Amino acid sequence: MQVEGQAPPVTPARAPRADAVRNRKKILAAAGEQITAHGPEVGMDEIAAAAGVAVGTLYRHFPTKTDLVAAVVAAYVARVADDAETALGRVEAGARAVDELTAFLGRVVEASVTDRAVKAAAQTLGAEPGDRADEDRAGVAVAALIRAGQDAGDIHPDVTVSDIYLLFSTAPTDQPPAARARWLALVTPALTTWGRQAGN
Amino acid sequence: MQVEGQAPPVTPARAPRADAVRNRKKILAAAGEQITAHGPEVGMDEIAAAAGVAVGTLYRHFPTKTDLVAAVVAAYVARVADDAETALGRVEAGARAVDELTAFLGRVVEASVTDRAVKAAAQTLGAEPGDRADEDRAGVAVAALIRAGQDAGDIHPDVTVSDIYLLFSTAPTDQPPAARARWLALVTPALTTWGRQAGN
DNA sequence: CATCAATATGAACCTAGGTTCAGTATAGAC
DNA sequence: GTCTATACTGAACCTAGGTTCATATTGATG
Repeated sequence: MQVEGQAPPVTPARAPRADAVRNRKKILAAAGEQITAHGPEVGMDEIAAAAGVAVGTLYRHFPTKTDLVAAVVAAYVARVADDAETALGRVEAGARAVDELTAFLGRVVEASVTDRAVKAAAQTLGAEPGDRADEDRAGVAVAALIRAGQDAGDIHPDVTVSDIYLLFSTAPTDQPPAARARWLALVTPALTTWGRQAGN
Repeated sequence: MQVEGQAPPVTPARAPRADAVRNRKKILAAAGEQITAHGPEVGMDEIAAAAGVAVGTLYRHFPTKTDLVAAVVAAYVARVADDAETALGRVEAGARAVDELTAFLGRVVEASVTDRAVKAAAQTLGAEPGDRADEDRAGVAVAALIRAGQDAGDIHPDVTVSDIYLLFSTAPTDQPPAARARWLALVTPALTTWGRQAGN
């Protein structure tokens, strides 16, 4: 909500030092990698080591582990929002909404596999996204996709964004690829008007 | 698997003392309640207190916390197996297999809500059921239910026990009742031959 | 009832991992 | 080049929670 191009009146707050900016980036990158690879249980020590930085520096940038994880999660949510908006763009350019929606669902599930730890982290630590903007962006885009699919008569009229979230949140990300594929095949028809006929 | 009515040849192993038996029961009961109510993170201290016993006694009966949790999980699995077999019994008595199977699915999901912590415990601690017998019982019964439903033409021919497990494991047990109900409504038709038509 | 092995007790122990902070280095301003 | 606020370092601290073990009880046996 911070509008720029306007000198802050109180608290001059000089610009952060160059090395601080550099380190912050390294920390976020390392945290993302470590949490993705080894789960949210990775120690702060390990994240610090991966970032080539001391533990204390982690705490200079993020007052608590939860905050660090929240930052990583925020990046994840932003990526999902981007994906949803891109898919919506394709639909507006003529693509079928159902296809885009289910493909989007598939991509998110697959991404959640790599980022499974991130998701788990969010639940485990109760990390609150400091900024719901990206979450809202994703919601809006998905809603538009659903609407488009319903207008085209492909998506069941009572499907909502909540339904998509509900399915996302229950994706078996800790199962092998075959199981995930099977799950998608079982669940996807729940969204369409044509359901799942015998022999499908 | 221990057959009784037959004196153990080696290792006479006198019968356990009466109070030991009593305490073991109290511990299992208390552990079930505590884990169900407060999650698998409950301290051994709290479980011990709830059982009216000292921590050391917990460790006399269960060498490790994981073992205690495993015992609780085993009880849970046994209950599910009983449920599945009862449902199968009703089918053999003339009930429709699809109905029994979906009702069973619903019951397990609802039970998982109360026992959510138990499920979580199993994953978190990697608790291995010491005895797969009950798990097998459940699997056999569910397989029979599926088969019956397929013979009746109601359940999709390619549905397997794994599918049921897959759906069980992805049930949104941490969501409010309405969301759970919605989830069931979305997922159930994935099993049937008639899918989900518009207006359903 | 005497005896003892099984059992119970619970304070102390140990480890892991998040967090702190006094000391040191350095970017940026003058 | 000097100076200082900002940033970095990493050993030490602290807490939580699982586990142990010396000591006290108690059920069973003869």
